[in-house]
Amino acid sequence: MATDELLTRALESLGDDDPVSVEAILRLTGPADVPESLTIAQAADLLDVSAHTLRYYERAGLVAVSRDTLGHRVYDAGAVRRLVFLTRMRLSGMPMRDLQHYIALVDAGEDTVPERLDMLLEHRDTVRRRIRELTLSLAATEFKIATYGGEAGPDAIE
Amino acid sequence: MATDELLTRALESLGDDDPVSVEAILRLTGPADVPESLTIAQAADLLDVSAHTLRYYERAGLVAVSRDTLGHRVYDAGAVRRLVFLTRMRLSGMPMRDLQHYIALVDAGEDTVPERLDMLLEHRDTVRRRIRELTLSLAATEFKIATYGGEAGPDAIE
DNA sequence: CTATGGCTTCGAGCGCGCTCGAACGCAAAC
DNA sequence: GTTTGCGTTCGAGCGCGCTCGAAGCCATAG
Repeated sequence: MATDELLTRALESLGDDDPVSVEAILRLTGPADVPESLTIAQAADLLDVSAHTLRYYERAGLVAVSRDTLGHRVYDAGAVRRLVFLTRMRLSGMPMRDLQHYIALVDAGEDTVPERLDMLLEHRDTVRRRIRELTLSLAATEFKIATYGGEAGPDAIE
Repeated sequence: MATDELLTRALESLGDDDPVSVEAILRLTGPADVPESLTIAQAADLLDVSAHTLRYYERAGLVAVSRDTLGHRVYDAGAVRRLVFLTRMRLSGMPMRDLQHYIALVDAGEDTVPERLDMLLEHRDTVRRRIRELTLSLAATEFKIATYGGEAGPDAIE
């Protein structure tokens, strides 16, 4: 499988000077434990979002969550898996609108796989562009820091 | 000077498979031409923002722009240089609030250089974290694309 | 028996960064 | 002399993604 290869590439591109945490890898491949069921507080904690946000995602139609006898939300493995995906996509900048469309495709069945793939490919390119953009800005910032740290150029300081 | 070194590093980290455009390098080091004076439309065009946004930045106190006899804005070299900096920082995610603080420091004189440097260092770290975050998300997305493209895992598809 | 605490729903509100529209001024082109 | 076009000011509005508060339900602790 290409899993290891992809992971290795990801790790490499993160640089050697700041090794990736174990949690990051786990989050990348998904949570190792398949939780039987979580409360909203536990899910929020696991996913590093607020309970408010989880309810908001549910209202937005991104995930269905069942209830216990008290009417409290019960996050099963499926819900958690989907939320891991959703929060990851949100973190990488995919708009709610796109996520709603994507999830609608998922719910529509296997026929939509090609379109889903298209969305993922486009998102991949968007993220790549953003990384390049940030890398450029980073270099510019480091350049400015260098001018501040050393001798100041004629009018380079601002 | 470390300019070449920084640029080289930036270029390297962008990867070999998609060489950096000339414009990107020019934007990184600042526009090569020192424009004598620009209209708002020309400045907007150069900076790739709307005229509305330029007026908004001025209102926000980020840049002072003089006027001609007609009351029209005249962007001189200084204003353009500052706006290049501002738009770059905005693009890399620095909030307006921080930018306002930074510019206030600039306007307050050389005594504030250490604090400005602090802000830049913090911003650098923020951008680095964001790049790492995006790189991880990118790897996850590529992984998902791979599972879609090849054989689908048991319940990996979503 | 009454807190306390965690959950529920609902709708409103907020912070951010623009973005836009209205009403107007001036000048060069036709 | 009017139209076209580019600019001005001002304040309001918008899209996004949450974020919060109020009012209520239920269970366990003291």
